[in-house]
Amino acid sequence: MSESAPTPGNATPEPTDFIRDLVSADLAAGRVTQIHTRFPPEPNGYLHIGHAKSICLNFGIARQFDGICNLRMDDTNPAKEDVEYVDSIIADIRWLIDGWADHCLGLGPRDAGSPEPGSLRSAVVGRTPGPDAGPFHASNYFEDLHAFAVRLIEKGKAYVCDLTPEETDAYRGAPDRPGRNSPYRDRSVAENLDLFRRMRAGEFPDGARTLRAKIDMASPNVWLRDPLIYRIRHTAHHHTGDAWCIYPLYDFAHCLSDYLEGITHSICTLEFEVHRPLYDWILTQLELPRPLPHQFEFARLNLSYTVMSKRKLLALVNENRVTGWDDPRMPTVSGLRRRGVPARAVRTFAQRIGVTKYNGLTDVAVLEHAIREDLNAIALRRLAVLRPIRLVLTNLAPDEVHSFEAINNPEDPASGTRTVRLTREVYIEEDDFMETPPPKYFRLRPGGEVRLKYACIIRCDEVVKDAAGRILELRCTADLDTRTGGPNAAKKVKGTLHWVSAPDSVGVEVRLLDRLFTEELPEAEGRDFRSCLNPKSLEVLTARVEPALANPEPGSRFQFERLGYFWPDPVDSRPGHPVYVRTTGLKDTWAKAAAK
RNA sequence: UGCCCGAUGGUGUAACGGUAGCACAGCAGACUCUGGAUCUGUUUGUCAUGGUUCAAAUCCAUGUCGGGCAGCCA
Repeated sequence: MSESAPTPGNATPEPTDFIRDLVSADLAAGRVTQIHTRFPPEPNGYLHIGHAKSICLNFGIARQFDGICNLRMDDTNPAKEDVEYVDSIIADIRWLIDGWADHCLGLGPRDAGSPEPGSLRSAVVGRTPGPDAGPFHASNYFEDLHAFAVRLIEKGKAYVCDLTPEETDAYRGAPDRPGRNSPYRDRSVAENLDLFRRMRAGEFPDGARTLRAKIDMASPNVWLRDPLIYRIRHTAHHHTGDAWCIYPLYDFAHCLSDYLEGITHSICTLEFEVHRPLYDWILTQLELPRPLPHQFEFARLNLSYTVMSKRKLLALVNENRVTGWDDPRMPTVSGLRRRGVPARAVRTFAQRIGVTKYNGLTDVAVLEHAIREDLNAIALRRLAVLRPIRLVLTNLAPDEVHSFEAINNPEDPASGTRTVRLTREVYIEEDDFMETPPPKYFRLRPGGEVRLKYACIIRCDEVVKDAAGRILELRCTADLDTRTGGPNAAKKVKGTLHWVSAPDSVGVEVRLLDRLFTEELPEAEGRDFRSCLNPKSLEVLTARVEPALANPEPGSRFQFERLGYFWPDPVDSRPGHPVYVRTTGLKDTWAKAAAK
């Protein structure tokens, strides 16, 4: 029996929610002995942060209760699906669960073989499953599913229907109005069997006939009004090729795929709640020998300033409003990854937002906070100037150099120190100087003093401008007595600025990202989500950075001091020519105050 | 005039008949060679009305509001 209570002394207690409570209760009551969940994406798009919530839930439960979570492609609609998506989904999940729940990942044999119809498809589990293991596919069960459909026909619980799509709609009625029986509802078992055989044999064109469950056309639940379970589609399938021209629908395929894999808890989102009676009906009618899976529903994630529907994300990609599914501004898992968001931060986020049946709107600030919290602990501090202005220390000789020790990460002493060099000419940030500053501006002003981080205090003596009044350079005096360890080291000034040595620094491309939408609810009624795209969601500039940033290890995490967290873009960076992406900014109290 | 589900501060969540707590956001302060981090304090909440009970966010009834359901999508 699994341990359901949090381990005493465990630093991060396991989360609790109503689904985990139900799982615990099932275990405690002996209704199940091993927890088996599944994550069943349809390979018709890339995974996004909403899927990440579901992945963290399903794998988190498997992890917490010593169970297994199968990865299954829910691929029953050949018209919409593609292997490109299969591959991206696998990569995204591996990234998200790596080192956390990868030991719970259940995979199937890559060669599905031809097992006995209805037999259990056991999972291969382990951190190194080997090349023979791959995701499960609902399409690997087409033969089983077909056999189950035949059995349903034999039991008089399914029939072949010749109604056109339009007629089918009309006969279904409406939520507040019962439907009518199909004229084909009472065909004999023999005739149904023959017709279904001929459907499979390809004798009829697309849409000519369907196989329907025979339930109740007057049910107040529309999904019980003789739902379609097979349709004719003369379309090649990305995984089964042209082996089939009839394909099962979701409601029929999903519950039985769960059954075939021995799933105990089939967790899905709220919109499937009304499908649950159908899920249970199909499994019950078939009188199956093994324990049945059960469906549980939770609210999908809605995030402010974000769109989450696959259709809209696909539109952003197709209309070239972003550079691709993995554009770092996208809420896709691949976008988050390319943006430099650590997988652990995504998991922390998923845990903090909880799991309920309430359909709310989560503030994207919760995600941003989880990212900062994670990066603050691990990112190496560096000096970089995004929008440089030249600053001349007039009391230093042109070849004079002072070396200072800079701390790599104050949160992690083990990360050590490095040397930065102060020269006569340096760059500081444009924002860090104002000729006529507002109240409470702590940065540099004419006649004012600030500290150059890790170096010394300077005083601004003169502002040099061109004919147009643009600032050319600032002429300042360095007080070397205030350097670290110097006689006046303890002298206090209000502001400390980041800076780089002009001759030492190198220019690199930096990409500043902002939220993709300007409105909290881009999908609000009565507006096109495109109308609130943020025109400033991407800003590209050439920054001056300290030499230590010129050739980063791929995957390095940095904090550019006072600017935010950056990392080298894994796609566009080249050796010696990094492209830095800003994962997220620092909390900026001054910007907030200045905006008022 | 159908069926299903939901409702706790600004937001997301906890409390499983017995002190309304946590996180984010906000505000104020301390500290700081990052206006970061950290620390402290703090504003704001049980949808409404009845009922059961010594005691209700929790149980019951009614109402209000919100979401979902009528693809040969998942």
